[in-house]
Amino acid sequence: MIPSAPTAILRLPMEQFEAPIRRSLAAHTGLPEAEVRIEVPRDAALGDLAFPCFALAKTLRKAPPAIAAELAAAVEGELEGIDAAATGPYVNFTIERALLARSVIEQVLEEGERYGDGTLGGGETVVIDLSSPNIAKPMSVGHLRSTVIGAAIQRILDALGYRTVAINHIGDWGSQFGKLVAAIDRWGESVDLEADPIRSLLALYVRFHEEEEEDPSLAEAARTSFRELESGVEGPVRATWRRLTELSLGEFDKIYKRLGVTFQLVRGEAYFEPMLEETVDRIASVGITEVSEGALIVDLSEIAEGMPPCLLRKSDGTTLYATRDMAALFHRWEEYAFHRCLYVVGADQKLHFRQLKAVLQRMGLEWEPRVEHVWFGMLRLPEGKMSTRKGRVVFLEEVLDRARDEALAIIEEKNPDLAGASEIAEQVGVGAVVFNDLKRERIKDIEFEWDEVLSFEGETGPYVQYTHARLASILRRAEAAGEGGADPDWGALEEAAGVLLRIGRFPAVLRSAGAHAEPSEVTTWVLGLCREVNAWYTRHRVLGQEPALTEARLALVRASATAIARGLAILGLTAPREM
RNA sequence: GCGCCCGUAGCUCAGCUGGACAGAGCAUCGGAUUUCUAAUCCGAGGGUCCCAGGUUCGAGUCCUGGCGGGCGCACCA
Repeated sequence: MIPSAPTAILRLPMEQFEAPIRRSLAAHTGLPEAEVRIEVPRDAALGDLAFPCFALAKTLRKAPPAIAAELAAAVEGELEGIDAAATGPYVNFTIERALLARSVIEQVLEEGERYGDGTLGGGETVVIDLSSPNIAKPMSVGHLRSTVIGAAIQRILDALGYRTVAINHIGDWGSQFGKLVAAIDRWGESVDLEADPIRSLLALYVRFHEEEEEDPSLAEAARTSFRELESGVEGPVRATWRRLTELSLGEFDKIYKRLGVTFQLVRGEAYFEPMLEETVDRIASVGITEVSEGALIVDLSEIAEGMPPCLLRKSDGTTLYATRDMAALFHRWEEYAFHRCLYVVGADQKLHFRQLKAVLQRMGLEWEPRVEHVWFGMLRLPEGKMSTRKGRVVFLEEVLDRARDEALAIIEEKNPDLAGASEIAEQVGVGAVVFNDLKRERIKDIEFEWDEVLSFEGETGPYVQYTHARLASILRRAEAAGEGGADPDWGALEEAAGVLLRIGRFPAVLRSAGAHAEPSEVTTWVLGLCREVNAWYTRHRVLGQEPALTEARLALVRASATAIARGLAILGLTAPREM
């Protein structure tokens, strides 16, 4: 959807230049404005914006370079502050430097921390299902992905004017809780649940699976416990389950706090337990269920050839994961009537979500397309796939701690007098971990490597934060020295075009990232901006120049810092003023 | 076996709805600090864009078929 009011379009800095170019080209080519495709030249020296003439060659029956030359000549006089020149088959446009500087910087400084925000969403509700850890299991680096990607998508959509609802759908139900209760009954004394709940529970879980094979009574005890749990009776099993849940949620909250992630709703699968009957009835009432091999299923082979059926009820009558997810989804629809419902869940569950959607289709529900599985690549350890049962996991808490310690060590070496070093080390360390996870396209698989996570140089979160800190330092010193306040000489920012063009593209980047639910577009953008900023920084001195020059450069620094901070905030990182 | 996803420099990745000589970071080598934070910057080397066909004026980008890797495939979640 495109904002209808022209003023909304003009609020995007690059649109301000692209719009007249598009209009002018449309008039001279006969193309509808929407089809005039403006792109960015490969080589910045060629220009700021470009229009390829290949597509016109056929209709005009002329060679692209000839068309480009004619168009450039025709358009040249019509564009105020924009130079048009033909280079081969392209018309390249170069924005007058002073105009570019003034318009981009003024807009950023005016909008401040709302820079790039839009009204595209029009207040429509987007429900985002993210994180969704399992009770009694450690938050591993695997859960980090869903949490961090989901939270970034939420911030992107918030900025675009959607009303977002982040839901943490806690895995607090299922037969594994029978196992845990049985394990606690048997060996609970051997661990200190209160002191270190997650590690203790993991130890019990692993031990259960180790001893289960030789001791069949264990499996039986687990089944008995789960049956009691499911019965809803307020007995000792339920009490243990409640305790597990509380202990785990307490641990998870520590992590969420460090990551700066909040949820509008935290709700366990157990919440939907009383609704499972009506959920099954609701699907059955459409007449699409059948009994197969004793189980109640929805056949999905007509939706897609070879798609396995969705199981609503096992042959023993109990429900499954899919049943609970259907219940939760119906509930969400009734509660929010969402515009989109995004499930930020790993690639290993693609079939599951295709099946959920297929059931909705078979039910004839028109809102089925609003449900999207925003999947991401799997995280593997060098020694293989992570496995909770085998105890082969990397604890997220440990990753964050090590990153923080590493950041602190670097601060002590490079900036020993820094005030609040431990807080900043936390911000930088956590930032490194989060940024690393958002760096690549979300569908790519990742192999977890300590070296990479603990790297603070090059394309990393700390690099971006450091760029921001250096800019903040200039602003701090300028204020202390009483510099600035003169009339800026915008024409003096000629060599900052790369920085300005990057900053100017942010609103468009945000929109694209929102449409694709792809935080890495923001990451890539902010890294590119920092590269430009750092290159400019080493070649130009801000303070102590002619007042008009210093003022122009200060404005550029201010706008750059604002834009970088904005990008970091979207990704869930802080923008330290010192580090 | 079937389905989905991925395959770009030694490694990790960008490459915008197909468009101008394929770009970064890491690693290697060589440089830059009397001046705003060197967690930085500049330079060098390094690529049959997995392979083979096809569509197109034009393919890393689209289609088909291979090869390699990941994930999944009814009573776990």
